[in-house]
Amino acid sequence: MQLGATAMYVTRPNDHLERQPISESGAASRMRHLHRLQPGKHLFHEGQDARNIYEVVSGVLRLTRVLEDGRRQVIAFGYPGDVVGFPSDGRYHTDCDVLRAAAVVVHNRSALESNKGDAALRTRLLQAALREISAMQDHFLMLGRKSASERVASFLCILSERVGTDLGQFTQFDLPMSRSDIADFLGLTTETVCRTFTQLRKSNVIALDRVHTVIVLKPRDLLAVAEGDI
Amino acid sequence: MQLGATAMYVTRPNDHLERQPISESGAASRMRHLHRLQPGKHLFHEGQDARNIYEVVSGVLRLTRVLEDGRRQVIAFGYPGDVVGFPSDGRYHTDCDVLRAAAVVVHNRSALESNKGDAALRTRLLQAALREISAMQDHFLMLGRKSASERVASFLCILSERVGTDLGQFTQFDLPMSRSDIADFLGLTTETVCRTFTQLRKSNVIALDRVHTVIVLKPRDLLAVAEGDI
DNA sequence: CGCGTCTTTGAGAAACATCAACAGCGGTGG
DNA sequence: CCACCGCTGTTGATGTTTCTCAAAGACGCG
Repeated sequence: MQLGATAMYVTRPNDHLERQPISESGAASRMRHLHRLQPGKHLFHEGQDARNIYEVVSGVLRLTRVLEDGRRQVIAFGYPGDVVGFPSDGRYHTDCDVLRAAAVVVHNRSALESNKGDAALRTRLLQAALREISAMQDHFLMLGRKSASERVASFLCILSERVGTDLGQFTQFDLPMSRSDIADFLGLTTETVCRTFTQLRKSNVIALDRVHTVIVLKPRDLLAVAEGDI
Repeated sequence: MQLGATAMYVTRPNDHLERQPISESGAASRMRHLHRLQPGKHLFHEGQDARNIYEVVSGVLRLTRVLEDGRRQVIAFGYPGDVVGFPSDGRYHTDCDVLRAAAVVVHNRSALESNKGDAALRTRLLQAALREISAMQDHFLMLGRKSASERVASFLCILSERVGTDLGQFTQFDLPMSRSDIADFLGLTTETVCRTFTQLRKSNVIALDRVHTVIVLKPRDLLAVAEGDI
């Protein structure tokens, strides 16, 4: 795993150098397209006609797919800078709902698919789609070839990198999703995710504050676990 | 699982109605871009500058990624009608080599990324990329939530659908990849793939002719296994 | 025909899931 | 303000699946 170089898949790629998250102020010029969404709100459902593509400006979204028998896979978490809702054959292929109050810039599907219109925007959406493909490939390795502790540690590494606040020696970040969301994202059960958290906590690699706040105490060790060097 | 409706991920989506595989003859008009590739040949490597995007006309390609410690994931198999080599940040993110002598139409990366040039081609490549995203999401469910037998059965279902030849009551197709390729694609071990083949064979759902030729004896049952109804 | 590689099978071990019970926390209503 | 309720998270005991290690068999190629 090459954090920062080749992106891992929390949701979209995390090539910070390339991705240009839209700031709230920057988005102001497109205000008529900026939508605010409360937790629990659904942006779209699997199978629906895809009218829009969404750029996440703030908050956190969750993309999910479900099998007939109820087994669920969290496809991605949508953080600021991510683009969600890429259509395939004119339809959405996941559900999308809001975990943390979010602001999104709404683009018509044609902004990507039509050859007319804002060329710069089209290019930006296309690059987001291409980075998404690459990031999903990384996640294949996660689901197909990594152990439970490697998956959880990788997940925490990525979040730490993307949304962690620097506490001097440590890094802290919020987990807007439940343990079962994490489990369904990583192809595990809630219990296994819990146990792995406990292990990391007992070995002082991380600390938990209020269950949904992670403090990374030993970033090196966390990365080592993520890479299977432990 | 909705075979044919929502595509599963052998490699790209299999919405046959939408995808338009280029026939060898149809590709003749683009002859100067048609390349023939022998088994073992590498089209590109992970990390290389991405110059081209490839449309598979015939044969079979294999896309792989490898972790530092050697663990491998087969990302996809490239069958006729598939598009491989989507760049991300200007680079390839998988290795790609040839399993069965192939013919590919080579497009410059700019055919997708530039706003100038053949608009129809650009749209075709874009749609392929979007279908790829959707198909990869399906594969997430495979890797994250399905059992070994469900994975193998799903895999065989898809191949049967995409490249099977109708034998009247049965369907037959060739497996150009090794058992360990299948294992690395499905996130399993070779042994587990073998044992699952044996199970399916012993329950007369499939028959094997020469290890690499599959005959589907009971398509309904195969689908049932794939969907976990068994 | 012999050799290397791939596939298959078996036995045992490990990882993870499942089932069950308990704890923590927030919210609500008495 | 406190007690209760429900939901989420945690921990434990047990079970199942899949992996690992090992060996034998099949197949293709020189």
